[in-house]
Parts: sequence; C-alpha cells; structure tokens
Amino acid sequence: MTTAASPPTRKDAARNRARLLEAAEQLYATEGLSVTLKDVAHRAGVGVGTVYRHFSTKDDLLDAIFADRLACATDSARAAAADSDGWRGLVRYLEDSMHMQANNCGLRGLVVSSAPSCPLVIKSREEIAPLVQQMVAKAKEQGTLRPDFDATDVTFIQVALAAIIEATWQTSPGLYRRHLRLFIDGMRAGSHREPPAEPLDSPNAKGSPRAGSRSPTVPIPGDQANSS
Amino acid sequence: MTTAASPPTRKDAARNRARLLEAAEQLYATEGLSVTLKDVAHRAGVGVGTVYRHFSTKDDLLDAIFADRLACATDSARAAAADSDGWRGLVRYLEDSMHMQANNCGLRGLVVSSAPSCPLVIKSREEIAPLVQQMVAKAKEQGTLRPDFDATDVTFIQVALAAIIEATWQTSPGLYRRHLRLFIDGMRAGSHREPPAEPLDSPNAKGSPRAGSRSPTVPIPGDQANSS
DNA sequence: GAGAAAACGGAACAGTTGGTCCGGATGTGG
DNA sequence: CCACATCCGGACCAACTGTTCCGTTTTCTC
Repeated sequence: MTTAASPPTRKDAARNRARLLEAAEQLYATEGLSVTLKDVAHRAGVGVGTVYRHFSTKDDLLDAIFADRLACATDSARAAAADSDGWRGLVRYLEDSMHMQANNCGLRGLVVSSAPSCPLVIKSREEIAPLVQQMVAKAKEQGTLRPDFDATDVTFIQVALAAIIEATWQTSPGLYRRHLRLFIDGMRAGSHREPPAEPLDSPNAKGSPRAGSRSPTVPIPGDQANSS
Repeated sequence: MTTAASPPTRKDAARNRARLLEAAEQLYATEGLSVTLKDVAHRAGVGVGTVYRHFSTKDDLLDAIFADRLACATDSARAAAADSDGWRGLVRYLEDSMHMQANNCGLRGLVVSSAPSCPLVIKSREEIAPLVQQMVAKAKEQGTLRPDFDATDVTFIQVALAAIIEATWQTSPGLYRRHLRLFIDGMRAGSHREPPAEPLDSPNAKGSPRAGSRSPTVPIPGDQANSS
C-alpha cells in the first residue's frame, strides 16, 4: 500500500529528524511532559516548523520518543509474569516499573495521566494488564499475597509512587523505594487486620463509605455529606 | 492599627464579596485549583474586576477560601496527637486528612503542591509537622508502629493517596480507603521483612540505591546510569 | 551547473491564562 | 435630593501554549 514511490529522504531531513528525537528524548526525560515544542526545536538547533514537518502533532512526537520505553515496560511485565514465584515476579515488576519512572519524568507523566492521548500508551496498558493479573493470581494461589489484593491495585500503587517520586526525585532520587517497600509490606499475606474496602470493580464501592461507621475526630466542613 | 476611619463598607461590596467567596468555594472544591478567575466571577454573577477589588491576587482568594479547611486539618492533627494511643491517633489523622482531601479537589491540590504559594498552607504545614512527630514517636514507643517509620513518611503517604484520589474520585470516591489500608498495614510493627531504604533526612539516601544490589529484570534504556 | 522539488525557519495565528484599567453605574452622607 | 466617593464590569494587556503558513534555503537529479 505504501510501497509506491517513497521519495528518497533527503540528507538534511534525516539529520534533523535524528537531532529532534535526541533533543526531545533528553528534554522530556529530565523536564517532564511540560517542555515546549519551541524548547525542543531550539535544543535541536532547528525551527518549530521543522518539528511539525516530521511529527504532525505533539502526541506524535511523544509516541515516537516513548515507544521503546513503553515496550521495555511491557517486556518487564512479561518477564515478571513468567516468574514461577508469583510474589517475586510482582515485586520485581513493581521495582522495575518504578525504577523506570524514577529516571524519566516524561514517562512518569504518561503513566500517571488518567486520559492518555498517545495511542502507544493505551496499547501498552492493554498489554500489561493481563500480565499483572497473572502475577496477582499466581501469588495469591501460592499464599504469599494477601487474598483481598486486586490486580487493579497495582496500577494505583504505581500512581501513588509516581506522585512520591514527583515530589522527591530532585532532592532524594531513591526515597520512593522506601515507600514502595511500605506498600509491599502491606501487600503480604497475613499483614491485614481488618477487612478492606471493596476493589475497584465492586458496584457499591462509592459514596462516603465511612458514613455511619464512626464520626470523624473533628467536623469536616468540606464533606459533601454535610455541606449545603 | 486598623481602627482608624474604616470606611463603612458599602452594601453591594459586602454582598459581592460573600457571593465571590461562596462561588469560589464551590468551584474550587469540585473542580480543583485549575478553575479560572473568570469562571469564579461568572459563577458569582460579577465581573473579573470585582474579584481583584476584593482579593489582590489569586493566592489571596485561595487563602481566604481554604483558611477554615486548613485550620480544620490542624485541629484534626491536634486531636490525633492528643490521643493516648499513638497508633490510633496516627490512623485517625490519616483517615481524617485523606477524607478531607477526597471531598475537596482544591484542598488536595494545595496539600500536594511541592512549592505552595499560599502563606496559610505553609503555616498549616509548620503547625502540623510537630504534631505528627508526636504521634509517630508515641506509636513507636508503644510498639505498634514499625520502628523504622519516619515522621516525614506521613507526608508522602498523603501525597501518594492524593494521587490515587485524583485518579479515582469521579468513578469510585471511596476507593482510596482501600489503599490507605494497604499503607497502614505496611506501617504496623512486625510487618517488615527487609531493612528499608534510609528516611528522608539521611545524607546517603540518593542516587540509584539498587546499583550493584541486583540487575534489573530487563535493560532499562531510560536509566541515567546507563544512558549516554 | 541549473532547475525543480523538498525541507527549512520563524513570524504569525488562535486559544489559553492571570492580571489591569477606566468609563459608567451605584450607594451614602449631608 | 444631590454631589461625590466608591464600586462595578468587561474590554484590554501580556505571556504562554500548540499549530499553521509561506518566503527562503538546501538538496537532489539531469
């Protein structure tokens, strides 16, 4: 379909494309998704128009840059799911994925975004989800993961730790591992004392679940149940 | 000092101020800090100029609105610190503070912000910090909190859970309690298996602490230690 | 080389945002 | 009832974003 008459790419075009990719990769990794296309162009030593000649939109550029990172994350999940020890695989996947996020601000932003605009991010999530389910199921069978743990909780742990990394990576890049360990210790079989709330897909996991269970220590003015 | 010739505030001025406060409170609570001053003015039925007549800047407005919320948070911490059972106080403080954040998007944004621009937020943090330290110390003495827990970890738990709330409050407003419980279970004395990383104020809690401990499951291209 | 096709660069555009200004409406005190 | 201080409203400004456009430059082919 696309075999017809691909015009032989010009030398300068190829060079600029490479420069753009490298500049964007560096900038997005260190500065996060908020960097401007003007910044990318400037760093690459080209004009903004050139950026749009190679990438039709900003999301296109992001896709091109983070393709291998996301593939790497999928590989990590695959390897972890293949581990015969479910618990070990799960812990390794968490450590690996958070390690990647700790070293790439842009990747962190992509993973956390609730409504990702890049198709590759969506694809990556769809690929990883069943792998995580495998790990969770295996670890539960083997009795090392607390039985009320849900596969969807893994995503939220990643979101939570990403926020911690975001707040601390400049001053203590490795601090997040401390709280990852805290989460992991809470995931272990036998560490829970009370029945937790319902997992995500439970229909009645909504509203203020504490209502009637006990009154808060102090009145809470912002409480939707009280206000107005 | 301000007793001299306070001009008797005009009726419409007082009315508009009240309208602005109510509109801003509602909007910031439901929409988060990203709402525009134009939105606030429109909702209050006034013009933007009127907003700036009453509040010199956006931060001023935020301070005025969230003053009682922040005071409430401080009260919660005070009450929790007064609990004779350190563990119970700590858990209640976490539950209360997260409950407040779950019901107010704007408050959540203020608490999470790494560089708060509102003076009241800074003041609130300074007041709460020693109270949290009291709870942590007490719970450690009583042997219910794992001894390697640090008072600064409380802040990060709040940041982490705020991110979870941010991602889920629209679809499952109470889901965050599930992960709060996960964290709490990880905080219990006796739940840890390995020595965790150093707390925040440790001088050597930086760099990739995993280096040399073991190689990642898959190569990580974004790793700063590998790249370039 | 010369000429055409392709790529380049950055000014310009549209859409945000927080914040300013001033003519005109509105209360208030005498 | 009226003069005057005060307040109101929204047009306006500056700064920022992603994106488009077009005159100019570079490269490739003959």
